[in-house]
Amino acid sequence: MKPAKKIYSVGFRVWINEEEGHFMGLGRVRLLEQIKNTGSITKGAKAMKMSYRQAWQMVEDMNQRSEKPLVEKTLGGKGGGGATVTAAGEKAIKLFYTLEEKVMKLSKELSKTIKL
Amino acid sequence: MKPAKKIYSVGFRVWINEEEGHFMGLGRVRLLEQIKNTGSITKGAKAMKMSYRQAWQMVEDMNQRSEKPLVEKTLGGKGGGGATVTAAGEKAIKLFYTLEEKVMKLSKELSKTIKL
DNA sequence: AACCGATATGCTTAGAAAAGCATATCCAAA
DNA sequence: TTTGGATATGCTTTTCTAAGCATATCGGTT
Repeated sequence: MKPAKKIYSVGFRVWINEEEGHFMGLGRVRLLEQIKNTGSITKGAKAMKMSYRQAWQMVEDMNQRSEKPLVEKTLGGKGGGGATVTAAGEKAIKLFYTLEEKVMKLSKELSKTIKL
Repeated sequence: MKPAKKIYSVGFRVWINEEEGHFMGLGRVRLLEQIKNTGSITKGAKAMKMSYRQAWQMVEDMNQRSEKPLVEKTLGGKGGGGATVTAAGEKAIKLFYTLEEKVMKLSKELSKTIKL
């Protein structure tokens, strides 16, 4: 009887590059979703357990480097302000998941073929 | 005339997981290649511009977690010792590049389809 | 005009990962 | 048995990133 073999699999990460490099990966997509759910960067950041500062910088970077802003911010108002995900933002989220899904599918297939 | 659109592309990283998690990615594969080329972990690490300590730990981790060692070490001898990549190691290197190549191909195709 | 909660931003602090240093050990070859 | 260069491993230091703190600003609503 042969010895029990270890099981190996293919891991992966995908992201979207803009001309200057990394534009958005899973972390930023999740942040966008949280902003959408909570209505503000502050609450979204809290839900992600990341600092407001970092979240704000991510949003800023995405907005600056995409053709149209992915997040719209408002100051003042009933709740003091807030943030919402734009249509362009929604589109980006969907695109990311589509890409990830396709790579995921491939990686699962490849995992089956691994023999070491 | 429409405004010039930004160009986006899909970035990715692949690696091989063993049961306990991350087993080997591009960095470790390159290290293996350098060890093969130079005949020692010390020189391989130098070529990679990483500390010997880290390189040694990586080799140790890979050896312990693969069925057969990927790197064989020798102590003493003409040059004081050295290290060589085993057949299993070579196989792992080739496997990694094969996987990466396939994901690369897909990501290039997906890059063409991105519309934001 | 006062209020409120969020945005906006500089500056400091803490925590983790890599690097670096020191040194003991190994053993075939000469 | 001495040599030499590499392996092996603990400990310290540097480095970089993320977190945290403090505070000013914004502007619709009341």
